[in-house]
Amino acid sequence: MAKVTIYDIAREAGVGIGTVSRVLNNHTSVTPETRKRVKEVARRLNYQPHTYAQRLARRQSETISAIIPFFTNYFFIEVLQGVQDRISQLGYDLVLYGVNNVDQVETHLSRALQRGKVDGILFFSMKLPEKIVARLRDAKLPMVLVDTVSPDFDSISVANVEGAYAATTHLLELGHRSVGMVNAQLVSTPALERLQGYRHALESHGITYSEGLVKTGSSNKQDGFNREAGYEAMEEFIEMGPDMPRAFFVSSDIQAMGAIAALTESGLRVPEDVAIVGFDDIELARHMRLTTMRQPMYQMGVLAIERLVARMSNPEMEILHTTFSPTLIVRESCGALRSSEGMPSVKSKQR
Amino acid sequence: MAKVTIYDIAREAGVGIGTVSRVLNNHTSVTPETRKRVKEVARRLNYQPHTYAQRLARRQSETISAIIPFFTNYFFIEVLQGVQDRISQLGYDLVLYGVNNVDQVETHLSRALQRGKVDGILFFSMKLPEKIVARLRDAKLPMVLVDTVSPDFDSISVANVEGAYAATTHLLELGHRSVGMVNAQLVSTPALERLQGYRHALESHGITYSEGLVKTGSSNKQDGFNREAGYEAMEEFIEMGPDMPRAFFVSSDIQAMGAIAALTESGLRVPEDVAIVGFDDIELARHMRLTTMRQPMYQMGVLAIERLVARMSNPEMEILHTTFSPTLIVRESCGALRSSEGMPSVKSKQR
DNA sequence: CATGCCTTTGGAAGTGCTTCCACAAGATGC
DNA sequence: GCATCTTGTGGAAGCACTTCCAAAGGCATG
Repeated sequence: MAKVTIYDIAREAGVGIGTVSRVLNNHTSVTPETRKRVKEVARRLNYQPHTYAQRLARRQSETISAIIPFFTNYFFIEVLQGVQDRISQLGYDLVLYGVNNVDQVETHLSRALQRGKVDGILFFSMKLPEKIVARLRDAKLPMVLVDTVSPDFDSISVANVEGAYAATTHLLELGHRSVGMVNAQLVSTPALERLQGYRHALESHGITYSEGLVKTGSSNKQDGFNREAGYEAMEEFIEMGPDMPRAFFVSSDIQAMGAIAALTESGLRVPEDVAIVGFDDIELARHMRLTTMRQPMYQMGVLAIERLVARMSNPEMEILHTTFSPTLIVRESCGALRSSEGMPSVKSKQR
Repeated sequence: MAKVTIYDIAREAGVGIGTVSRVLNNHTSVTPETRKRVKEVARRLNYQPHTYAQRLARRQSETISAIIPFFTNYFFIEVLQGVQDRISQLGYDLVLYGVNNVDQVETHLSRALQRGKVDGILFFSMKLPEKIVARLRDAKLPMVLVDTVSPDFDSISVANVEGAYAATTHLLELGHRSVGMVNAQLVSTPALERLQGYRHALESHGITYSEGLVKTGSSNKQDGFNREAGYEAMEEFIEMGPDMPRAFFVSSDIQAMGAIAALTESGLRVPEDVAIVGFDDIELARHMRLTTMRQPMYQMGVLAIERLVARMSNPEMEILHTTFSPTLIVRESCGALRSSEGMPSVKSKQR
């Protein structure tokens, strides 16, 4: 049971260590008989290669690390599922670095950057610190960004502007003229982009954008993509009284949950009194019948790995930015699925 | 930028490689001056140790792997968060193996078992295959089980029997005499144990246990711990007509979501017409105002790592089984928080 | 039958570290 | 002043593999 090395196999099978290695790695030029004999001995001795000796000698690690913030966020989980599935098909190891605060980005990145430690990095959702960019570039470590973008690296992301545009347009087409937005903190790129999309949609429908109709809760964990922030923002809207918008685009489903709670507590019903469209399509959204913009999270994970592997095998490959378009999932929170209540645009939508 | 080894440092600093290694590892007996000089050179050359060379020479990997099923289940995510936080404090690497089907258990376990690959394993929620137990024991690889139990290994789990007992008792104390149970598949140990707890509670309150009042949906993904299964099971109950129980213990929150949906679609209101208590306290439960049994998931993760590290440093340590007691979180789905409607037991509970 | 080529093989060198052993030099004791 | 101990240090050996090079053997060709 102790440790069996290729030397033991070589001795036992009466061959050289080179031959053993060749057999074990399915290399060329070994006669079928020798191959068979070596394999048999290896099995009999219950040989296990020593991973780190291999990695040292081969000068590659067969591992990929993922640097992820906000671990418990459903979005990451779902993407990670895709990552994990694809990665284990390919036989790589996945090592996970969870980031809880900004300092950890550097700590973990440095750790991943240790010479030879990983073959590639998946970097999620955070802004890349400038000094890190430089280090990464000369470390020549393949890296792909997921849910964030930088000109220097491959990226997989979602068309936030477009998605927000579609969500807002949906609300406008249902006949609403006053559409508010519950947003997350603007330090987050997705939040910024979704705001842009919202604004574009308004303007291309001939409605003036008004800052007063965009609110952000003060709860700032997960950059404001949390339930409490949604709750707080909606409370502010409710304080506006009768002038408050009757339709809202909310920058994430989880915030929408909070917003709906605030609404309900004030006696306002969704969708009868207020229409809501979210963003993400987390599992919760299905249960709550929330209309939302779906991001193809699982596929993003799969693609991220494929892109990373491609880059690893060809470092000179041109940098590729892939953007997925979110799709509108119409459920009940926007009123589109209910009887039309004299809104012509609904009818035409239902065809 | 290329590779700097300890030989480069040794040459540059005019010392031997042994000394360099000693400095880098904070070993004893190096004069302060030498130490300082070596450190300086190392910094100047931007030295990075080669992880795998270290691991090979030290004969330990400083990595822990987690073997986890049903990745997208909220329970695991939350536990994993605890695991991840503690692990990165300790400076270990976390490598993740997601199991999607039974075969993968062996594949991944074998991979983790590769000689020297990991220092310890966290094994989640699944029954350990017998033949694996033997292999693990003579591989002498430290392993701790989370959310599952075996006499041969340390484990961290939740008192399912006790929890189910408390949940059911809560319902009984609210005055219900006929309490049904929506369960998951009995292949799952938690499901079995929760059934026991339910039964005990009934019997110690003088109520006869009846098989007809326990139903399991046919949807068997995640061993029946899924929304559809809860929906199906509740549909069956509803078919009973007026005889159906008006209170249910459901073996997981996610099933409770399905059950509530089935109820609502049949015009039955929760908690006015039917009382529900779940199990887990996933995030969704809070949003849905579901009364449930909370498992301390994050802490379980933290403890799992601590236990594992303890075992790694002392393999002879006695095997320890830690069981957390779930706590009852009373929200609105059981009717306990509403006006008492002439139920004396409620009053006494409210004190 | 000699020559050349291809296939198969053994094992040295290499991967970059840790650790152990031996030795030098200075400190201490008598 | 000599023996003994201590402290700091260099570098060989070891960790378990891959890979390269040279050599041996087999075969066909003219």
